[in-house]
Amino acid sequence: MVQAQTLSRNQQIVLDIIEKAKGPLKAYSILFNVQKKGINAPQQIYRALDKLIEMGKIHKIESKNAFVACRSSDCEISKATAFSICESCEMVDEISDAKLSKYLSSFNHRKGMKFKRFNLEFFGLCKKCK
Amino acid sequence: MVQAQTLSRNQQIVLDIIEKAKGPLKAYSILFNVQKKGINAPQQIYRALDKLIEMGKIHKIESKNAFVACRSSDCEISKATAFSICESCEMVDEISDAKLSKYLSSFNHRKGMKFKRFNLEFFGLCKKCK
DNA sequence: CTCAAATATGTTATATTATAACAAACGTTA
DNA sequence: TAACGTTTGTTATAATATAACATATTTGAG
Ligand SMILES: [Zn+2]
Ligand SMILES: [Zn+2]
Ligand SMILES: [Zn+2]
Ligand SMILES: [Zn+2]
Repeated sequence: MVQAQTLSRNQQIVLDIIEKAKGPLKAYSILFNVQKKGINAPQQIYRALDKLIEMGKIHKIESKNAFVACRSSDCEISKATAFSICESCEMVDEISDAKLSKYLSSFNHRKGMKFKRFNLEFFGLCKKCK
Repeated sequence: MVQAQTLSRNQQIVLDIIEKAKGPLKAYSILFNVQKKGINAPQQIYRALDKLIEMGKIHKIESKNAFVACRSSDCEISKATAFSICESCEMVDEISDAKLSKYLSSFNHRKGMKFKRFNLEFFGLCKKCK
């Protein structure tokens, strides 16, 4: 089990960087940013990322292999995530839309599969890049 | 531009393997499978994969870094894709549901972004693994 | 047909992303 | 304290993907 409250030292360092970032961060760019803080190896980053994802503090943008802080309260422990991604400036915005989430959560594939989780990524041009 | 009809030799070889496969294939497993046919380098695989994706013949399952043949006619040139993915046996099934597709295609984020494309991945246990 | 452009191929090298494996330290709590 | 789970540190390596350059093949305009 993962306790909701306390983050370990490395987890806190990694989360801080991701939360401060304006856009999605890649694992190795996080690594380069924390070498001054005594974190030297990819494992240390990936372990922190894994735990933070489990806790729902961050999400992985699968199409970019990058990580963003969770800005929503709806996506409890990352069971239902949706993002809009600008194909020009790389901006990522977490979509927190109750209707969308409800619609997808109750969607059932006719082949009899019961879903536990979904991830949705929209692509386009953001307001600025349009 | 990509012409719809003819596939090049390497593209055809790669597509054949993906179409014959029961599940998603990874780039390097495709590579190992075609070395007898004179394809030796990852570049050759990735180039074929890129073109096949552009043509809508295959899709990339982002959460698995793997590729499946398109079984649908709805997802024209991969603008609107959805998959169900079994977390136990790795099975991937393309979801072709007109209502879902329409719902998501017309979904507009209130922050003013106009979407060109989406990809949706559902996770759970398939009928067999349930 | 002919030549130029576009597309596809082959090849070597390298970049990027992620995990394995092992040892030590730390924090509970029984 | 002893035992357990979790976190850390570290070295090595696996897996995924692209860069760069040379050549070949196909296509289509003139
Ligand atoms: Zn979230
Ligand atoms: Zn943008
Ligand atoms: Zn398809
Ligand atoms: Zn299954």
